[in-house]
Amino acid sequence: MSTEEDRQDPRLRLVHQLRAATVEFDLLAAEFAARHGLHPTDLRALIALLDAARAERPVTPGRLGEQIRLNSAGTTTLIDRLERLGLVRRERDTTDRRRVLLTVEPRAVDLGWSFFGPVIGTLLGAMDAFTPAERDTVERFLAAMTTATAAARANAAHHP
Amino acid sequence: MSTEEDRQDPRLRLVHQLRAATVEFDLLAAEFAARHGLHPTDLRALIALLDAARAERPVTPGRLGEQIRLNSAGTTTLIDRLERLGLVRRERDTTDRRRVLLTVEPRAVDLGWSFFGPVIGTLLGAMDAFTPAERDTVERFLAAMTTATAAARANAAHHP
DNA sequence: CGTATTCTCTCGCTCAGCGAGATACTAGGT
DNA sequence: ACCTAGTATCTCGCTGAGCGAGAGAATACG
Repeated sequence: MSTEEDRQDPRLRLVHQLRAATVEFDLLAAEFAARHGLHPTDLRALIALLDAARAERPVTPGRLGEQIRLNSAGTTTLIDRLERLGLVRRERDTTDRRRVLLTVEPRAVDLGWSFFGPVIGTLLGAMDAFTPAERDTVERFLAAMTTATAAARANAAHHP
Repeated sequence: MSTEEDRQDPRLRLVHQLRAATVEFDLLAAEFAARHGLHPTDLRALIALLDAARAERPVTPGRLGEQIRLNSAGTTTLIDRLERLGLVRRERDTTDRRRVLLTVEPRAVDLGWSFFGPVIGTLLGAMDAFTPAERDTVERFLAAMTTATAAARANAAHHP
């Protein structure tokens, strides 16, 4: 997987390493999704829903679809699917009755933990080889890369 | 996006940060794919093909499908699609004539650079805020996380 | 040589996601 | 109070990605 350019600029090796990590995560997610009869989209939706639930942020179909880049029609089908699997429940908002509020069922939380739990454990274990100072460096680095990527994305979005 | 647990164990913040970076990369990739009329799968295939081309590793439909977890039927359709877009070319292997070898067209390389080029530039710029020693730490860290994830995945695969 | 194996492709099917539009409710002006 | 514009969700019809099963072509191995 190494190339000539990697030897020219060590920073490129780092970009490459970053991408490798991303690919590995995606493969793991796909593995999990396939095993539980979920589609990649379902998993992305679940992650978004679990994040929102932990932050006690209410989620509507509209917001969800927006976040995972799905048409309103597609979002409806997605929620139908998750509801049929007993992972999520629809509830009419009482104050604005056009809205539907999505609440994740305990089963979804369990499912999430059964996936992330062991992986997180493994990751935490691997982190012990690094000092707190080093981990801090990595954290700052990742934050920088995330914002840089977000910037590049926003830039690309404005440049058709 | 921060939670109670994050405050309990700083290492969890790091896991979270790692995931955030992954999500951001995926969104960028999706953005690019949508703009060029490619499906997420097509992009993953292109990345695999470009990697293989850079490493001067020949790729057959079988290997490609295996790598991106696609059925042989799906792989055929995928290659048809990429070939129709002029991004890839099929060639019978002369030594083993059951095989088809896939070669990426220059256009695909250009397309890849038009995507990764600017992003990489942005990332490299953001990296300048870190010392070579720090970048080395990050690189080791990412490598550790990648292998840890791969291990977790292999573990999950054996544990139905 | 014949038989098993390997690689790719074809066929028929299911279902995720899209565009367009229907439906239901709210907000704001008059 | 009413009419209108705006917003949130869902329905319908359709396209096409990906799957399972199996056919066809070439190789390997006894």
